Amino acid sequence: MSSEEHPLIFLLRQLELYAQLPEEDRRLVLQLPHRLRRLDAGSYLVREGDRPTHCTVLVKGYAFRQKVTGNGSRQILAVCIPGDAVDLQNMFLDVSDHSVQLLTQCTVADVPRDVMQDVVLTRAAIATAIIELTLVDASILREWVVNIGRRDARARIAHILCEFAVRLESRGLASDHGFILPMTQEQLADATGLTSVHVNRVLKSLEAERLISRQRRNIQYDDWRALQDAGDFSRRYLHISDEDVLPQDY
Amino acid sequence: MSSEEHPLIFLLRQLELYAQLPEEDRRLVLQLPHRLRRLDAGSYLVREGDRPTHCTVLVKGYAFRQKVTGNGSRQILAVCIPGDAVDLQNMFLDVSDHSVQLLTQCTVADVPRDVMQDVVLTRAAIATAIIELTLVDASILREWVVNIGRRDARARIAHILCEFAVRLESRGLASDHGFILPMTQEQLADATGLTSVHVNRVLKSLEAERLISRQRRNIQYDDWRALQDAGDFSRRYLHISDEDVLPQDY
DNA sequence: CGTACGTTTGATCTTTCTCAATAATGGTGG
DNA sequence: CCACCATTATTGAGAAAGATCAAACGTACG
Repeated sequence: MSSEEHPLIFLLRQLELYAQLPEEDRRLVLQLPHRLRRLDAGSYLVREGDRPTHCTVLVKGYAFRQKVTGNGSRQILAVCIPGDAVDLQNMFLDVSDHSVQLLTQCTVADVPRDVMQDVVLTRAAIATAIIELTLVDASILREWVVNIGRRDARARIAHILCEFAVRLESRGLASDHGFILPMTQEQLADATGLTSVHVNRVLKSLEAERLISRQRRNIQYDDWRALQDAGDFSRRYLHISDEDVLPQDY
Repeated sequence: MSSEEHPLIFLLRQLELYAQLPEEDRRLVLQLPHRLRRLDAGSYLVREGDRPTHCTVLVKGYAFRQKVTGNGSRQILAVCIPGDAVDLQNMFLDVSDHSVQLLTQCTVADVPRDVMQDVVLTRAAIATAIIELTLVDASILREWVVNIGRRDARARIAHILCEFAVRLESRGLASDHGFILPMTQEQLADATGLTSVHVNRVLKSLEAERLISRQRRNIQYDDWRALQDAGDFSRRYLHISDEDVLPQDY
């Protein structure tokens, strides 16, 4: 197996986005004991109320965080992409406050919780990277609050499309002018506080305005600048340095 | 000055909610070098885009995190209460992604950023507490996303009132059946993704239903059980153990 | 005692939701 | 390969929650 295919390589790369790791720490990360699992779309990685025993890393595929309200409606809180350590949120807390469910068929790696805690508490560089990663997740969450609380439906959808574009491109998971949206319109609705019917209408109108075009889940941004404007989008909150990101203004 | 009045005592207490600190670490926290400042309501502690040099601890008074959208509307992201370390969010990131503004006249303590980083990276117990604190903040933020994205106005307001009640009581900052809301109806609107006009109407209707009563900012919850039900509120996401909290079902 | 800010109220308008039906699409077993 | 089924996407009509606009009323504070 080439190092390119190492299951934890995406995790390592993500950590290195945030902190320079000494060679020893890099080895340590790749040698983290773990168990690989392949799971179907819809499987739960974590359920609200669980006491997690592992920290799960997404090796391949997509997942999302969610909570369900008392009257049964769902809010999606974040979308996880390959390399994301899904349980950092819970690693230091006893009980999980939300669920994580797979969007697609996935390969995941389970790292024992105590090993992960130990690494974080003894390796300063890794601790720094993990803390920064957690803070970036929080920053994204803050932007979601703004998006849902203070932007109209058109801007919300444009904004979340921009976010996916930048995040996916920063991991080399998008093509030049577009990407495959890893979710249904109903899930998009649950992520933006709208209904699927309205999401559909907004998508169609963004298409009619020629900001995007699409073939089913395949989104092309035909006018990246205009899409960002429509979504009031600035990549600052993602804390990704510019050189890590591909999409220029073209 | 008695230890009760030590400016960092609220910070220490908050850390100890999340991790057992050895005596040495407790002393270390209280002896953190800091500069005290007294600031008026409306002052900024952090501005979006700043490169913070200090980690500011709220000694007395209230503050809130906010972001402003391109068209000028504001979203409040969190309310900070005494003992909160306002800049943990930014301590490990170079550029602040949101602003922090004072709700009331405040006393704050500025701790140099590098001192704080050093403490976190060398004292495992303090690191654990700080990480957990950050994760609890993220959990609260997730609940805010749910609140704004998937609950109607009445539930949103009821929910945020419940959250304040529990958080304030857990710090001994509330009286038996109520508390002083540290914000205007307009700020409440910016926290819940509503308009101040609508917040006013909802408050009046909660009053008419006898779930709360109020004299200006002084909120009394007359029927705590019903208020929780109306707000679909469960304290789990606050990660406060039950014995730390006062309000029982009475 | 007047000014600024916060609260309250009414009338009207818009965005988004709800309900309902239809059309694509992809996957499955035969 | 084809027919069938379950999801997902699309469209229309009507309803409702909440926004907007405008004005009046309180209250604290200099």
